[in-house]
Amino acid sequence: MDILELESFLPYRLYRLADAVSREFSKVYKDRHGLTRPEWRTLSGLGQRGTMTATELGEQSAMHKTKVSRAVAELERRRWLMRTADENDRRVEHLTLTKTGLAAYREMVPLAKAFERELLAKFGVDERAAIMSGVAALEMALEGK
Amino acid sequence: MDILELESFLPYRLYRLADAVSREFSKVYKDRHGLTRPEWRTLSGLGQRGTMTATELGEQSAMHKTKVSRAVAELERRRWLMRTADENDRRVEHLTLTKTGLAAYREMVPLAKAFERELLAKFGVDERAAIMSGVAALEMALEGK
DNA sequence: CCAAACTGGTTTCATTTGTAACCATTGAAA
DNA sequence: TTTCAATGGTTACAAATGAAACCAGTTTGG
Repeated sequence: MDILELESFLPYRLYRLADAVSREFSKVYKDRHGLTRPEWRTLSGLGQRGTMTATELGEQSAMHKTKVSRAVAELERRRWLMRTADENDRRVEHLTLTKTGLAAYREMVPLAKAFERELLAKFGVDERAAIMSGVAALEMALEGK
Repeated sequence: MDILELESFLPYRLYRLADAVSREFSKVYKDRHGLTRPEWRTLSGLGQRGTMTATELGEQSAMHKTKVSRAVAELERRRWLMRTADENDRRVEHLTLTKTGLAAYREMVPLAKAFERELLAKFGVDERAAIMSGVAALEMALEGK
């Protein structure tokens, strides 16, 4: 009889990995500032790019528009970001971090980098290379579809 | 000023990948039988191993006990699985697929395998090798901690 | 023996999520 | 123009999730 070994099934393995890593990393922004993942991504996106619209944010960080909308609303409530209307298109809002938001971002960046560094430190050169090219290959395959 | 490039950040990339793959694969069991992911994993686990307790299921498929509990309840409601009491420990229940459950499992296995095969077919030999060893390396690192 | 700690599993409640409907505005077509 | 489709963004509602409390039943240590 034909069976499927869940532990070897790629979709399951990927999900499990991502879940473990993400769960671990979420402690960084959850413990520190009580952020959700969408909020962290929004903060991170705006910190990185300076100004973005909600749609752009969604594209950059792979979030559904409702997630973006709610994350933006929450960060606005905290006064971590500001909306400014677009001159030409009144549907669009440009989002920017406030001083407070930027401060939080600046505080988070080193923590995020440290997390990634420590994660990667567990591997040897060739393992690390395999991880990087494997992930890159998967990304290529999934985008070009 | 120090910024973090979200698109290159490993936790984000992993999550994004897993999410995309998992979302795509979920169509297989959702469209076909209206299963949730925990339900699919439960079906898959029992199909693979024959009989398991809820706790074992949780360990095998990396699910929180509440997820297992709810998935089991739903599959039982559909009469896809049966519980039998343990002789020695009355807290424990042994779970087994019924004929109907097994039929559904047998139907799903080839679809799952096809999905994985088609996913991997997008890569060349060395890309595939990188993916496999990269994933394996990550798993090692995360379990041994 | 018996209380206390522990374990398998369920339930409750608050939070997060996804889908779809929605509002306002804009662009294109007639 | 007027109308109709498309777009940026929000909201409403239902379903999925996680944390913690919970209810057996079991083990352990005094």
